[in-house]
Amino acid sequence: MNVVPTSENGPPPVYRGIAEELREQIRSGRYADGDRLPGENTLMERHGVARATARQALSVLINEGLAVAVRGSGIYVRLFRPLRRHGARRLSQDLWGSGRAIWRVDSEDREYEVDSLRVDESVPAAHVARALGLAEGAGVVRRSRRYLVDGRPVQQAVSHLPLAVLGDGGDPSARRVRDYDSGPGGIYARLTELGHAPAHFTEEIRVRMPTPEENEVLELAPGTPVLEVARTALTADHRPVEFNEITMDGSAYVLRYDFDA
Amino acid sequence: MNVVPTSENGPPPVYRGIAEELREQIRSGRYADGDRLPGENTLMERHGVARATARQALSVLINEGLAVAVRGSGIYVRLFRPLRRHGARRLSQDLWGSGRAIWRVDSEDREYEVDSLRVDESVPAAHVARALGLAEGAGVVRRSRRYLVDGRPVQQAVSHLPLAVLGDGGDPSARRVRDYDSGPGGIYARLTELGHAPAHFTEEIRVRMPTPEENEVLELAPGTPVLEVARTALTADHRPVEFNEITMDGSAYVLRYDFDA
DNA sequence: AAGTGGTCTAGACCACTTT
DNA sequence: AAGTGGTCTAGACCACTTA
Repeated sequence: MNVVPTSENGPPPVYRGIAEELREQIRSGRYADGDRLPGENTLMERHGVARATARQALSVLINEGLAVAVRGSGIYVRLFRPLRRHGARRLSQDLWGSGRAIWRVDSEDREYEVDSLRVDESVPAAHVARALGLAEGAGVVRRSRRYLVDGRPVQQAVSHLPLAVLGDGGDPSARRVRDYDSGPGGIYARLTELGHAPAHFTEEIRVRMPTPEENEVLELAPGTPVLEVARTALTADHRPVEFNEITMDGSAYVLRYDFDA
Repeated sequence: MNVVPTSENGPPPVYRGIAEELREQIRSGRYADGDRLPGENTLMERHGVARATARQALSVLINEGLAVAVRGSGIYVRLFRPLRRHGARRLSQDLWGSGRAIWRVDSEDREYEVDSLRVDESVPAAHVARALGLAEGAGVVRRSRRYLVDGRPVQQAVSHLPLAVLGDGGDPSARRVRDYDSGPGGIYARLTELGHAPAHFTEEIRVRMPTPEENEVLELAPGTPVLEVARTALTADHRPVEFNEITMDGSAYVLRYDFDA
């Protein structure tokens, strides 16, 4: 078995040529963000091909995330215009600010809405238990939510807090962790009150195509990958106190990290 | 124009059902990494559908990166087994090591081969000039290379160094920057010798589907997104001295950042 | 030689949007 | 009503892999 695709030799297939032509016109600015591209019928007569071939060409662009199909209307250009998420912002905005930004962003510090908040207790999956250093069968409080910007879902986050860290519920701060409103300063403020102030963070980032469930929750356009950020918060003496699994619309974000040599 | 896909109501199309069934069998372990999936002919008779429908079902999995097609042979499962790249590793391995790792990785500290090294001078694109704070028309030395692990290309990196930082070529360290072999300790050691030691870094990460060029260079399987890391190195007094654009096979990497509150 | 995936044609019916 | 994309059928020829 040879998983590496066989090397190309012959002439490129027709549908690739059509896709390449359209891609080039998008890149050159001939079609701008939101513009309507030539549809199936137009491509059929312009290139003298069958319907399926025109569709195949358009599907290439759609799977690349360069275009979206709107049923009954047409195919539209969709360019990249993300939010910026800062991890490890250790220096002032003045020094690291907009001058060094690589990709244009819609705006900094956008307003988030929160959605679909759920709080429950459970025995977490193996990788969560591993991240939190939990004993077999130990439980967590799980806080799940969806974030939206301008009504558009951009990420879903599931935070896990060990029951062992929260104690037996006697403390009011520990009780608020189970409330829908976690109080001023959020979960990290409650952890601090409980003597488990987060001091270190580690984030692992991977990328992949979404599952059908993520496609529904994040309302992703076809051809949009997701960013998966797994974030662990640790105390000053390196006890893990929170594990947060964040799934982001890959077309909605630029992640930024600033750090020292 | 409504770019948001219309909400689904009717029964799911046949090809989605077939794809879902296969996806479920992959997730459940019925098919493992590298296993051969039922092919077009098998799906046609098993589900009583036409060739194009069976193909469409398989193309879903392929575009999700869950499977790869091998011409003349079959469709094979392809699971995620990445390398780990550390940015901002500020604490010792002992404290942050394997115990907190979220995703399994092939191995830490793998051997890299370097490939396709090119060195030249140019006036860079606008976004590079912006990142480096260059004046209009100012030049850079550009060092481009491809990295491979086990003979498989995993990333391509293009490093930009302002000519203004390197000086007029009188210094031997500045000359080595233009050599194919940049010398012991690499470019950053040369920058340090020139009085421009990198002290701060900023990295911006985005994800997207690859261009056809990237597909060739990185030999990506269909359905594989790329990670784009834009890294700027700054001196202690925050002068940018290097800008590195890295394009990674999204199925090959987990990025990791450790930082403090 | 048989089986596999890659490409392409020529039709069809449907749901939806636009005019 | 006309046009659009979404789905599906029923064929065909090709290049490639496997046996």
